[in-house]
Amino acid sequence: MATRSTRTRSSYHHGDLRAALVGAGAELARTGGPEAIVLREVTRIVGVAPNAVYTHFGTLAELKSAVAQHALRAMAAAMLSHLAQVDEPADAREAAEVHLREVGRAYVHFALDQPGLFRIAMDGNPDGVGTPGLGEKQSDSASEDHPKPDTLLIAALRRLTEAGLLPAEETDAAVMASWATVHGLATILLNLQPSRSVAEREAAVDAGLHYLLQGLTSRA
Amino acid sequence: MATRSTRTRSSYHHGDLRAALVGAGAELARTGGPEAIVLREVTRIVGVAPNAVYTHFGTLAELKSAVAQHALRAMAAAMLSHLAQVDEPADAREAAEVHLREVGRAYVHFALDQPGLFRIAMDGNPDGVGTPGLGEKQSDSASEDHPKPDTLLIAALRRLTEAGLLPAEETDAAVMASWATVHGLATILLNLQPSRSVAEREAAVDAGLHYLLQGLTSRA
DNA sequence: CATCAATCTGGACACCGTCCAGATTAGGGA
DNA sequence: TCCCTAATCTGGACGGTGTCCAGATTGATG
Repeated sequence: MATRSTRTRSSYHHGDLRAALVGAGAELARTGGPEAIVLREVTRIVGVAPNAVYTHFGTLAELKSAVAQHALRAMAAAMLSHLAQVDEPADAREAAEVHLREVGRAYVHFALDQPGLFRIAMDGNPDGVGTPGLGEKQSDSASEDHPKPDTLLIAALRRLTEAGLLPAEETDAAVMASWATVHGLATILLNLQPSRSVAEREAAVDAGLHYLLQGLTSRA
Repeated sequence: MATRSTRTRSSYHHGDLRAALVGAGAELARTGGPEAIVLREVTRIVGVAPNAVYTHFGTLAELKSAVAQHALRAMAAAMLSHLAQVDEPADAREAAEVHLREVGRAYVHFALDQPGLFRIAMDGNPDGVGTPGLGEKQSDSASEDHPKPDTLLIAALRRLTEAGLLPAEETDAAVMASWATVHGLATILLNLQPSRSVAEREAAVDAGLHYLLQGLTSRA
């Protein structure tokens, strides 16, 4: 049997080297961040010569980009896992608010729980995160089974709109504002204020999400 | 006369090498970002041997950290310059709102106008940006003449409080929420959505700041 | 004026990503 | 069934990186 992905080495040919390289890169990034993805280390883990990378990727940056996609899917999965454990109130309006709040909280929590994966996921790979608010021209095939974080955010805001808490024409603006809040919280707590305690971090997240929802749902 | 900082080389000793290295590093970062700060290139610009760096900095990362401080001051200066060109309305409440809005806009605009400097300024140097809302234990001496961006943000929120638009006990939370909004906007527009047009970028900034102020000033 | 400590130079090392030529092997047409 | 083409992987090399160590130079102090 021996699935080709798990077997370390069958013979001269690896079998599924591309996926193995991405997996090894993800594992390195998990513990050491993007700069831990080093060509010779990745290939050493997989048990292959350094230059074998270049048969599947044009450059190391392309491998990193593939790892970034992998990390984005992992992030969305973690967020879905968090959302599954939230029981929403009966009221549709309150439920929509809670949903958005928990999507945002899950976004920040992933960044703090898996800083290495979050960094590689957000590491300047162009269009790594979709272009929300735009045409959404079928962002790849597996957008259904393997969503990206921005998909969850957009869905949460759509739900807020359906609950009558947000004008439909404001959706794009609301997406940007929400994304900015959670991404700002994540990057600040991760990169600029790493010495904050867990309680302080949670307070900051609560504050950011509180004002966001207040701003989104209060009519001028 | 020949000030010691400008003279390229007097003799064996440079005179003010440390400052010259920081300046060269800042110039490299301005055009190429943090990764453009390369030891041999910095020293080549200054006209000195590569290892001369190690008499003033323990490692290249320390030089980068010094450049980051430099960039933070430059950012605050640019923000002040922007604020000077804003004429505020007579009404104190409206003026406070406009002030915060323009502080936020200046924050994002600097990131978009000087991406290299913004990146080095925010490049994970611990405590690069102060710890707002905390004891503020004399954040260095020159906090008066050479403020950092967070100082301007805190001042803007204090002004909002003095105008009666924000409860005093919410200041810390408001700082975090405001900072998250503008920092999130900046990093998203810079790193994750670089292909947006100028108009789209401005719309995103307006949206983020609009909901932020709405959230801050609307009483629950 | 001599001496010391600070400053800067020169050479070396290990590691990095990438290129080029060659070995190995899987898969499909005769 | 055999071969041969194309894909895959290996080995060695090159230029560039940050950092260490020993030695040259010099401003300042006694």
